[in-house]
Amino acid sequence: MPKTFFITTAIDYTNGAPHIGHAYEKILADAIARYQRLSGREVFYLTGVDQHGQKVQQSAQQRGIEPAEFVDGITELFLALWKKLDLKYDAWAATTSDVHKSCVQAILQRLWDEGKFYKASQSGYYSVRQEQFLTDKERGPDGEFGEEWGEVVLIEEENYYFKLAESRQWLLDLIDTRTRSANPIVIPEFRVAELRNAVEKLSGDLCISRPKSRLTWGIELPFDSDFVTYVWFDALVNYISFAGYNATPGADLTDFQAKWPAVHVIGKDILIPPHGIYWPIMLHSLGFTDDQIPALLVHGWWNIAGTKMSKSLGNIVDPSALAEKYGCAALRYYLLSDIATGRDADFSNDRLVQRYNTDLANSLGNLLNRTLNMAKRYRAGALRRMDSPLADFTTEKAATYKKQMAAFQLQSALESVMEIVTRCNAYVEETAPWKLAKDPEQADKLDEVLYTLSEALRIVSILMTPIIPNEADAIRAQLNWTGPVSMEQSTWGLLPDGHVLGEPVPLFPRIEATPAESGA
RNA sequence: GCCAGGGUAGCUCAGCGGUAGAGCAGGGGACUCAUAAGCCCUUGGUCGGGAGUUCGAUUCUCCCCUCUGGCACCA
Repeated sequence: MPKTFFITTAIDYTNGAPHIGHAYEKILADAIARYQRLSGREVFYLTGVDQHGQKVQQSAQQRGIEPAEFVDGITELFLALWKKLDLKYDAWAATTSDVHKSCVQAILQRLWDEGKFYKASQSGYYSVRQEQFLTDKERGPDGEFGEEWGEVVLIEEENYYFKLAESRQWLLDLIDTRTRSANPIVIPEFRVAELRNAVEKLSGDLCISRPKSRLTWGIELPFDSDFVTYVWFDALVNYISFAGYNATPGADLTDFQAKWPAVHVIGKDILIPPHGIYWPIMLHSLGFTDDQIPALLVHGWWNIAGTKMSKSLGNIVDPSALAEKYGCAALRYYLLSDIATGRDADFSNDRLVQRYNTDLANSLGNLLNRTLNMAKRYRAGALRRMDSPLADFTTEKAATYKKQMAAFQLQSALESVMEIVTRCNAYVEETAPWKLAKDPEQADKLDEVLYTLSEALRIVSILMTPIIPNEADAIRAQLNWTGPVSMEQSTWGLLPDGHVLGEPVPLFPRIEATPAESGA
């Protein structure tokens, strides 16, 4: 049995509403997951929310409500957005759920029993807002801690630490081995060097606890009820706790291992240190073998007019409003086609509208519409199965698409699809079916043209399925293709002789820009 | 300061030893099946600057400028 394709996203922190970056990551993972399903693989797509921690506790306090209540409210926002963006995930990782908590505790207990943790005391300046101890390098030019740290207090406290530094050499070797074996631990590959540098400089261990006097909204350490665990042994563990991992030594891991390892889709901001350093070492300590260390697909950011999106600049882009205004398909297509996986891109409303109008409305939507109209007008919608001059071209582009999708280069894959569409539109002009229709001698040629266009559209609809699933369905509905939908059906010539097409209904209506809104 | 990634047509980017390409935007044209969509033609670039290697460099090497990340240091 082929292994399940396991893909995750970062889990989002429930301290604020989702923005376009959250949406991009989930849509990217969704499209990859959908492609794998289309290719016949069993898929396990896991996404969710990170609900514990001090900031949540504080935000709840400020509103005078319980953290659980506060978290539920924000979680709803994410769930509603994912529904609106048509995400199809197989499991939902909410870190306050019992299955997660007990898994985290089992892991902590096991590592404690195996001597991977120790208790130590640290004293110094602590930023309440940032939940971290500050060192002199955090001081401003005036020697004081800046406002960005909020309230800074001098404290001394005991905490538990995870022995991280002793795995430094192991991780370096792993990075090198995996890079050489063409199974790099980080994609795109240029980020491997960045990670390697960071690992080389690794010194010191990882603090994994917070005393309950400061933080109660977390998972209690099973071996010391005065503490809760700090973010990493909570949030990162979601990747295995929701996949059926059992930390008990000797437990049956058959189901878990049918899925593992995952591909973790993450933003470039959380590669170093959490996903690139802490997570592999955590897994290593739990006895995961080297080839069970997951790969990291690191994506870039959507900037706004060349600058970072940030609350203080007030340039946050709300994906929910965009989907509302332009539709889910326009947003998904834009976010997946206008950025090279791993790199940054500039977000703009104008560009979104332009990509939608040019590619989806003018090229694809119009091709579908003109094809069905001609077939209806000249042949009452009925096709004859004919040989086609575009069969090889389409097959070739579909093969390129497959290669690019498998390599997570969605923008290149989409280019190949649009090349089929563009070729078809040119083919219509070359053959001029409206002229062929007037000449009974040309009946065969006309049938060839109509079959070619319909068949190409059927294949295009399959290739577009991971990107814009609903609209891909709509294309097939108009083509009246009720056969199975998978990559296997993307081979040329499956529309049978005598097939009758459906009614043409304009798909992807053009978005007309209103001058007042055409700004950014 | 160190490591990495960029700097190519108005915009977004591809190419990465044989004197430049795509899409979009701009200009012109022929057509009419179609969502005033589509098709054809076309205007745009001394490929960040300088030096070197080479018969030949956008493509390799070195230096510099500049942008983006990360790390470090000073204060």
